[in-house]
Amino acid sequence: MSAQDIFKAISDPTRRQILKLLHGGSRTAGQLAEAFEVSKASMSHHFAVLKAADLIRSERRGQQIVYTLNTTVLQDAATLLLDLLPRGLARRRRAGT
Amino acid sequence: MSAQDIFKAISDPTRRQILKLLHGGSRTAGQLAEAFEVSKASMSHHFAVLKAADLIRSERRGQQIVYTLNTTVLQDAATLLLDLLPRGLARRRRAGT
DNA sequence: ATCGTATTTAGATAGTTGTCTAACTATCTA
DNA sequence: TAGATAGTTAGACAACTATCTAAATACGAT
Repeated sequence: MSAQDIFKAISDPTRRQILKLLHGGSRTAGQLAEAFEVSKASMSHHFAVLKAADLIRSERRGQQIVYTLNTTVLQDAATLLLDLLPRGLARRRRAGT
Repeated sequence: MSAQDIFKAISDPTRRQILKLLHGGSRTAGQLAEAFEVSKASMSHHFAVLKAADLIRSERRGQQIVYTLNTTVLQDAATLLLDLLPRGLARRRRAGT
């Protein structure tokens, strides 16, 4: 769940698409897999990467596994990105670095 | 300069560090290279990737090449990221799904 | 217990990426 | 023009990643 995990996770277009689908609401692994032209195994791999970055959460519901977007971490990622540029421009002074 | 170019560019820790250094002000290729434990050739490769994503701009100044952060694109990237989550949360209604 | 459905894990493979050294290009100075 | 300095480009290589098929696991129903 490091910054690196997050940036790696969102560097793949399929995974970004998954996140986009999930922002329309939670979906089962199967539902998500249907939306893509790749095998279920490959999708499962992508889920694992997204989970490692904590961008999604999973919950078993009977035979299915429901994936839910973790909006908090996604917002954190955006913050990390904005952190790469002078946020306050002239207003903020950074102590370290 | 696609979204993919941008996300690929920031997926590497060295390149993120370069961006961070550049937010302290423009630097020459040599100055940037000094700050890292990799060869100048490797650094040059990273500059090329960042340039392809339009995250940095280059300008030759005599024998040196000065790199400058393109804050606009970095902000765009953050926006793209936030685009992956429901911005209005409860306020927005989506037609499909 | 066995079967069927849903999903993940294992193992293999092709393509991508980060790194290196060596060679090349560009600019300045003498 | 020759030499020195600053960077990039070319080619090779190891490590990583996305993908696949096949096998394994988890759950529910019969």
